[in-house]
Amino acid sequence: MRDPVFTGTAMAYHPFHAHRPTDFPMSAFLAAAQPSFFPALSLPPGALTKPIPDHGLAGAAEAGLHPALSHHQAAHLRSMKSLEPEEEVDDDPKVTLEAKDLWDQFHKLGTEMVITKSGRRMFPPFKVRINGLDKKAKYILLMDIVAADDCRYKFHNSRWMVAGKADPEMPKRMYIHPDSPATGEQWMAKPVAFHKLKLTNNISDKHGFTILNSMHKYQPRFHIVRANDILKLPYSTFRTYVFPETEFVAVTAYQNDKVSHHLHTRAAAPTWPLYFRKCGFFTSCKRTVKTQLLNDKTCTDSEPELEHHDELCAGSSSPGPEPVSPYSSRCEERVRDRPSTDKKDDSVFSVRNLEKDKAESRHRKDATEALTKDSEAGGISASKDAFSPLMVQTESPSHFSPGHLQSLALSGLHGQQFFNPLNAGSPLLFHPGQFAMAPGAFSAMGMGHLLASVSGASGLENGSLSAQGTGGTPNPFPFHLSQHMLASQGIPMPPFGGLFPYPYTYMAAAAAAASASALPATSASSPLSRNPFLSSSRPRLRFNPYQLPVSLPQSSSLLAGLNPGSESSKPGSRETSPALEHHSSHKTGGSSGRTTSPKASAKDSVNELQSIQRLVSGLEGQREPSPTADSPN
Amino acid sequence: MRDPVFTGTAMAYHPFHAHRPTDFPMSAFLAAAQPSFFPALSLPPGALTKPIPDHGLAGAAEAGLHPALSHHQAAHLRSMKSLEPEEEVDDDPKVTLEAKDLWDQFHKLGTEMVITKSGRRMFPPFKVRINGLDKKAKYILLMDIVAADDCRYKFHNSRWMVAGKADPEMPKRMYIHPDSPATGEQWMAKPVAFHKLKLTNNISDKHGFTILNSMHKYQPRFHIVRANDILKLPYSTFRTYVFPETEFVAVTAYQNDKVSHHLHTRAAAPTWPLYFRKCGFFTSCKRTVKTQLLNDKTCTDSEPELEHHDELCAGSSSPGPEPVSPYSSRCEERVRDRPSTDKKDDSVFSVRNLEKDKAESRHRKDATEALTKDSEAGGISASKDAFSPLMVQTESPSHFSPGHLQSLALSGLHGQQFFNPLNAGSPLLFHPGQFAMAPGAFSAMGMGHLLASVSGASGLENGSLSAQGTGGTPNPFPFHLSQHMLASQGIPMPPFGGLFPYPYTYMAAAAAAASASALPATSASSPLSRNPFLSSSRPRLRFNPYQLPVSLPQSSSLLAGLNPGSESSKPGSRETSPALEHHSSHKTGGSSGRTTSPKASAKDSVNELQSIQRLVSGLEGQREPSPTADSPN
DNA sequence: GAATTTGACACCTAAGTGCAAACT
DNA sequence: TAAGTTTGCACTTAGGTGTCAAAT
Repeated sequence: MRDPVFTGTAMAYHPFHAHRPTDFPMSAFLAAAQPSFFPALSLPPGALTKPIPDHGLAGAAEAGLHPALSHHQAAHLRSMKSLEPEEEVDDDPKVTLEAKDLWDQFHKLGTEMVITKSGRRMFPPFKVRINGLDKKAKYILLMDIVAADDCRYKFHNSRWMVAGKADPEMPKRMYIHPDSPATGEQWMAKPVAFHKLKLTNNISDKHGFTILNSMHKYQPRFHIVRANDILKLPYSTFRTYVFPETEFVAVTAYQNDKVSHHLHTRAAAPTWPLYFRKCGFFTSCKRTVKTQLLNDKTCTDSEPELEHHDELCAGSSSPGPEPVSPYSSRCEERVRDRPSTDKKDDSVFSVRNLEKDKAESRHRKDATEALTKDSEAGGISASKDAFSPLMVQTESPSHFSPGHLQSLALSGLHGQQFFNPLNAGSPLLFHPGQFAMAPGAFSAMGMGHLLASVSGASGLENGSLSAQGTGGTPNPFPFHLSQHMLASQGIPMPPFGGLFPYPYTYMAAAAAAASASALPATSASSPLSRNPFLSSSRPRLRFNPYQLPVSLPQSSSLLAGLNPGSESSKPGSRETSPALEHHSSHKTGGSSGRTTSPKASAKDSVNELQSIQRLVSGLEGQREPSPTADSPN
Repeated sequence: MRDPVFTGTAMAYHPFHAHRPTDFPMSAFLAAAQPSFFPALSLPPGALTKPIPDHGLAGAAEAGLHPALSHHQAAHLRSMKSLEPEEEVDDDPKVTLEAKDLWDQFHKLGTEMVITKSGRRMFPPFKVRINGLDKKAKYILLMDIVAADDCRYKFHNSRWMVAGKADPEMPKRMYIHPDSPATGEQWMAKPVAFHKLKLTNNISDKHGFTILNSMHKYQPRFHIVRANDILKLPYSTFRTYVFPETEFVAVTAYQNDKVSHHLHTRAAAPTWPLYFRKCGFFTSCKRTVKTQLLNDKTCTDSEPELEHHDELCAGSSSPGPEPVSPYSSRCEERVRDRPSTDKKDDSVFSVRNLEKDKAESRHRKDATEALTKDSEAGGISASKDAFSPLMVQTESPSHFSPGHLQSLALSGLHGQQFFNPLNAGSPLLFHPGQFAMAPGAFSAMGMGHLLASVSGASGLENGSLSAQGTGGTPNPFPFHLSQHMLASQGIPMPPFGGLFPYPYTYMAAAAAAASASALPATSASSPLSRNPFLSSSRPRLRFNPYQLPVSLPQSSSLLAGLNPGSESSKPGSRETSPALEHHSSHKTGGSSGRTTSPKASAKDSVNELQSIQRLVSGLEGQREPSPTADSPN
């Protein structure tokens, strides 16, 4: 990482090798993958513990099968190592939170995230935009949600306050973005959304959703792993990004009327998250919203008039975002007294207008139906970046203050002793690997089929099949598809869903018997040593049999980004980064909404809400014909 | 197969071993799976050709990793072989086509299946009910659609007629049911639907849809493979069932007004396929439909009244289905003159009524909106079976005449020399394996990522990870989830989709260069020898790198059937076979619709249509709260 | 009684569908 | 022209969403 200033807090760790992902021994690869190779074979734990050179994993397509690989062969394969991107990659990822302004607004009120038995998506949706990746290298993007503290909360007297110690946490799943692995170019092409991740309070959930405790505070986390195969996940460097403003309290029903009623109300716009979901680039939210209003009320739905509208609506910007306290006490956040009628914006979105199409028009129309007075969308986080193209692209140090670093921390458990250079942060912000458990624990109980998919080693197993992935150059071996499959989850699938999948049923039915293997994340005494990611006490490659469920997007556009030369790169694609970057602006600093109005000093929650409403409106109006990196379905 | 009389034509073949799937050498397994195990390793083709004892593939969860397996170890693992179901399984699958009556009706008119660029589902949906499977053994269910002949057709003067020789066929994909593998019990619990399979005329389709030629005739096929791992697919016995009445002509727009207008019309019920999709048990279609009508028009939506409705609507049966000619000339089919007002049915559905729930009620209500006069659903194929429980379950010889056998035939290409005992049928009815191609063909072109998923060997690769699957006993190793993932496709996923996936992009862009590897199925000269399934000219286990895309159902109910003890077996599940079987009736014979009205002698197409309408109506009304085996999404 | 949770509801979008007009 | 295909349209279901009342 050339630039220590990330758009969030980043930290990397290297399980079994130093800081050179490219140097991990082949033995690790084999050990992790082998179990799947010989599913029914009981092999000596130490059989593959001795390091084996990394052969680049290429050429398998033309190869036969070798139970054991000779060094000679290894050397031969090394020549094909060019397919392995890690070797020469020197990326410097920059991650920015999409709709940061919206998140900030919510955060000030005390973000509430509804969790339901059937599973609920997040709102605001967690989306990030990435820059600085190696275009050709392949990356796996992940996200998880961990406890933000060890407190239970209650909403009393219109504010959130601590109400005791936190209840035990259910094991958290690591959600691998369905498009993983994909090239840096593909990831950077458009915002990466994680709307498929669902939250639930059903401890018996079999879909693989993230189980949260109601009235508890959580912190979403985003991870970047440069790896062309899920198989390598546990042995790769994790770059973790935490955006404090995305912290939230899980609730089964909205507690703060300010959020539930005012923010979401407006006739009946219960589905704006859907619009939002489509919002790949918030940089154009405002414009789009205004366009909608104008189009629907004073203009036609034609595209040509959009630019003009931008001018008209330029004033409706969100209040300048002030730094947000990363920790609770959100009930005391300041509010603004600016009426939502302010209209100050810029017409910098004009460029993107050219990208709009009929689909957009239709969406806009629909979205407009739910918009009325709240039309003037507030500035959205992305909009800031939209005006500092260079900064956002690769040179900007960051749009986030160093203070964000405080939010990042790996658990102090076994994990930290291996990879937690910053284990000083919130003790409850565990690293994904911490949730993995020894496969035997499940398999011995016959509950394997109930496990959520993709535990650390499990991912490897699946990935092993497709193990190829060639980072940049067109991959001559069709393996990455498998990886993609493996990497995807989120789609309602009984037991699987992501990494470190704890069988919910297991938790409920067999917890007593195997509690030691499935302790809550907050438990410092949990046997994380069994975690194949973190532990070395057992055959370190002891595979984790849990599978990765695959949820594939229905729209081809989803995969477009994954397949070189596919739709994502088509000329007609409206989500190409070039056009977007063009709109970037806004340097670092904690303030969002590059609005020209300095009325950032909020005064009361009423205006606070109005600001949020503007943001939301913007999101609603703004839609991405080409869905973001997350699957549209 | 104890009983040669199947509900369709069944034939089995055994690629590399005799007729005992359980005896296939481990070497085959390893060879096929290995590539995925060592994706990047270029190994000598013959490295693993020497047979290795089948170790039962169990115990991997507790095993370490062994590049090479000693015989000693193998012996040790053999003790865990109990997990392998194939050993003692002696099933006798009986397959009945769901909604056979409807299919018959369509067939008489000349079934047309719309294909669109964006992909279209089949209607009627291809669903089958299975009996006679080993409850505990695991099976993989597949379906494909192959050319029915080598002719091109045209709809002229209200009838279909040959219009020349067929155009070259695009490679056909093998669609693996998303729930595969699952236990026989799970498969038999409810009808198995394949509505996820989509048809398209877009030769560049990247979703993995089945590409058909417009104005050409096709024949869907259903396959049962007893295997607990996709890995074993190519080395397992395929039981293929062909229902001649499901033959259809692919069209981009309905040609026969009788079908398009009359059949689907009715105010606006363009989405009845959706209803139909939910119809797991057609045995209750009529009842449900009527119930809906009554409930919505004269009654409440409460469940208790259903039985009564059955009585009231008992008369509305479909005309007794007469044997349908399995081959074209459908323009001359007879029709009926019975008005759709007939109402004769039975109240045998009462039992199932008890299974309905609120969800059903809601569905019913919705469905009713589209129903009016066509409420009296005609008898549906399943309804026949529904009344002959014993027959259908395991003892009924079959509901299909031996004549169906004529439709079954494997291609006369390489495949037949290995597995085609009945290679006398339609030469164009290829076996799935025939469409597989050498992996190298694709990998060498760097098009791997564009390949549709799950080629024969490919499936193995993926499956290798999860390779366990224990058939009957609760699987102590959580592998089958992975298998499930791998087995599923259908969800819009760019390049993948099923077995023998030919990269559409590849076809379009590289066909010239590698045409030899991707010849149309109808080409007898195509290099099918490269097919890992059929050829022995190359290292027979030369893996096929193509991956299996995974489409996971959004509703947990989908997977319910896959996970022992999960939702499918819940008391609340409305789709349990016991209750359903109870409604069975109607013995064999080609006639469908166990209607008491003997007006089966159709006279004109008008009445023919009416009959179909009744059937469709029944389908619409009938819905399965618990979706059929196919994923609901 | 208060704090939460649950389920029914109405609303909306996304996607599937047949149709008719436009297009090749 | 005619045959066949493509496209846009209206319509429907399925599923996501917040609200509200009832249950816990």
